[in-house]
Amino acid sequence: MVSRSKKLEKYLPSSESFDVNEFPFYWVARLNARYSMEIEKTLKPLNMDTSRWRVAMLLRIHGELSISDIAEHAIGKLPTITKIVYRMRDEGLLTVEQSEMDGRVTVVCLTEKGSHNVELVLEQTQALFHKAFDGFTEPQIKKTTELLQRFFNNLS
Amino acid sequence: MVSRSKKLEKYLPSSESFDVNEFPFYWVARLNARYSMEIEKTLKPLNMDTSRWRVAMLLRIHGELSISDIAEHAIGKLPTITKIVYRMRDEGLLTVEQSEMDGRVTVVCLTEKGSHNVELVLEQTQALFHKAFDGFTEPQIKKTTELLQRFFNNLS
DNA sequence: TCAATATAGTTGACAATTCAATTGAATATT
DNA sequence: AATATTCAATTGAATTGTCAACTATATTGA
Repeated sequence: MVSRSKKLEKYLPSSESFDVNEFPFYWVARLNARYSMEIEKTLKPLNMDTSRWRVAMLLRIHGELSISDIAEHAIGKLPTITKIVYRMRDEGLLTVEQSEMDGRVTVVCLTEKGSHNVELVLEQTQALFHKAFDGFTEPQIKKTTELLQRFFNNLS
Repeated sequence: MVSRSKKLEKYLPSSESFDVNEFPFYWVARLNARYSMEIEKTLKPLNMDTSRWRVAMLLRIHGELSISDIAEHAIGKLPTITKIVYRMRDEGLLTVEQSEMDGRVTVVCLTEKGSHNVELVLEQTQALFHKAFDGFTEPQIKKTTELLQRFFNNLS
């Protein structure tokens, strides 16, 4: 009996019956790209981009984070995050200092200016988020994150 | 009466009650990054990366595509796709020629070598996909793409 | 029909990302 | 306590991506 694998077969890219339009990861990639592009439109006039934005947002939420913390949340490579952070520090958006607990870790924190910038972007992206969630009910959104989390965990 | 917006409030990043862990786009970004990283492990030994892979896969599916077609499917910028395509051509993975219908369009097609490479990667990523879909039923996967498509359309 | 406009793609200068190798600090081992 | 190992972060070189300006072809409208 192979009915289960038969049904799931069309989701395997190597299969005869594969259909990209039904493939979750195709849509994850497309949605992510489109979302980034949209948000960059708002970011650009404020001299921001998606990378900076993600870092800034995480700091707003968590108060302060190490470079590796940021890398983990943003699923980015360490050298990449390091460079984004120092770029942002040079732009006056955040502070960088050595941890007192552990001399190896670098503690990153939003500056006044960084915070202000984040709030500015948040105001200006309100409409985008409303558009994104248009027609969705609370349970549907919940279901979406639930499913995404499950895929994420499967790959971890 | 504001009960609907009250419930959805926690999904707006500007809200007091916002929670990243419930925010679909946070998970879209993370899942996409993790998926890309995983697949790159297989790609690397074959001198491929995610960009090349996406282009190759789209060509395998559609036979031949113009540069803009590829850009649309992959949600990428035109100059970016152009460069990936010529990089891949230089590596012997695909052919590039001017369309006979319309002299402006560039028609791209996998070469023998390109095709062969794709099949090789597909073989080697089988396990990854099984892992990704582990524990999912057919309707759940269907539901996932459905929800992602709806978000995607909302942003288009 | 021919100028004006739109479309598809390309290019060069510049910015961001990534890999490999390295530093410096903390833990573990003997 | 001295050495080895691990961990967090950084750096330089090479690769890749992006913007703005441009070329070439096609379409539109006077």
